[in-house]
Amino acid sequence: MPELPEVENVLRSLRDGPPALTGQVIHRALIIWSGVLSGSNEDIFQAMVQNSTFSAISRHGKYLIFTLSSINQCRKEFFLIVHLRMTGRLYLVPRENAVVRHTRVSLLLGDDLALRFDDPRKFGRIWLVNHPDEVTCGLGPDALTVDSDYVESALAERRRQIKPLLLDQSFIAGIGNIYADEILFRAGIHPLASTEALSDNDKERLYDSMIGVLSEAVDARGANVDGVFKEGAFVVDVYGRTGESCRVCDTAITKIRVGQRGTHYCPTCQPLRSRP
DNA sequence: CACTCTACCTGTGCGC
DNA sequence: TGCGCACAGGTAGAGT
Repeated sequence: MPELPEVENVLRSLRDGPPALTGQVIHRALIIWSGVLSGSNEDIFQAMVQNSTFSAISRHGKYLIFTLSSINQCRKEFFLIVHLRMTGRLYLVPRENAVVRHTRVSLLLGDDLALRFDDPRKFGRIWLVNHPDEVTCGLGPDALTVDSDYVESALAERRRQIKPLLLDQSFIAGIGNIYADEILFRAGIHPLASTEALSDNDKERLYDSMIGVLSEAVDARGANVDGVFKEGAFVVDVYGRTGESCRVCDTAITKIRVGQRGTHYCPTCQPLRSRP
């Protein structure tokens, strides 16, 4: 499931190639399932993207933001935004490669390439907007670049259980269920801990853990979960390790539900304290 | 404001 | 072997 580190790696591979997406012209859009388009219909989408050029790629949380420059309309800039949700994939292929079972959109590019969007579960979405804010205005700062002052003051403003708060994209953007569990484990904080019960030291460790876990996962090109082993991938300590022993203290990893989400933690390393 | 629940989807993996 | 079912999770939106 793509969270910030996986999305960042999609960005890097599309931006840097080979082959690189930047500079490619869209000749035509093949919309195989139009439900993927959010806020624009097939015809408008087709007309807008046709003959535009990918000029830049950025990211905010789990949203990929592609800057497109129109050739026919005086180089007007607009934005193609993609959210992969749980099962979306975005990748470049030789244009002649046949679409696969779950391909929802294929953008036919110059240089005999195609940008494919595959998504078995149809949760992913694509927007076409004049300004990224139209999609991303509700997001908090990006989790990889947020500063500790923001986290500290934002924590002080809210009274909530820490795990649902980490998943709240309006607080910080980019953390999903897997990395929320990993971040809390490394910080030694129980997922049900209330923000009010966090000491200054807890908050510091939480911030360091968030930056540490996410940047390591970015460098490792994503996490190793669902039994799929990828060489050099980020190794999880708690997510999906229910009943296995903690790498630090040997206690069995416990699974509970927090806000309807499967939540994994070590009862010894992450004790629940009511006061700082 | 905090929270809970539901809907959106489909592949997987379990128990029977 | 096959069937039914719970489960996985990011987000929006409605309800408590």
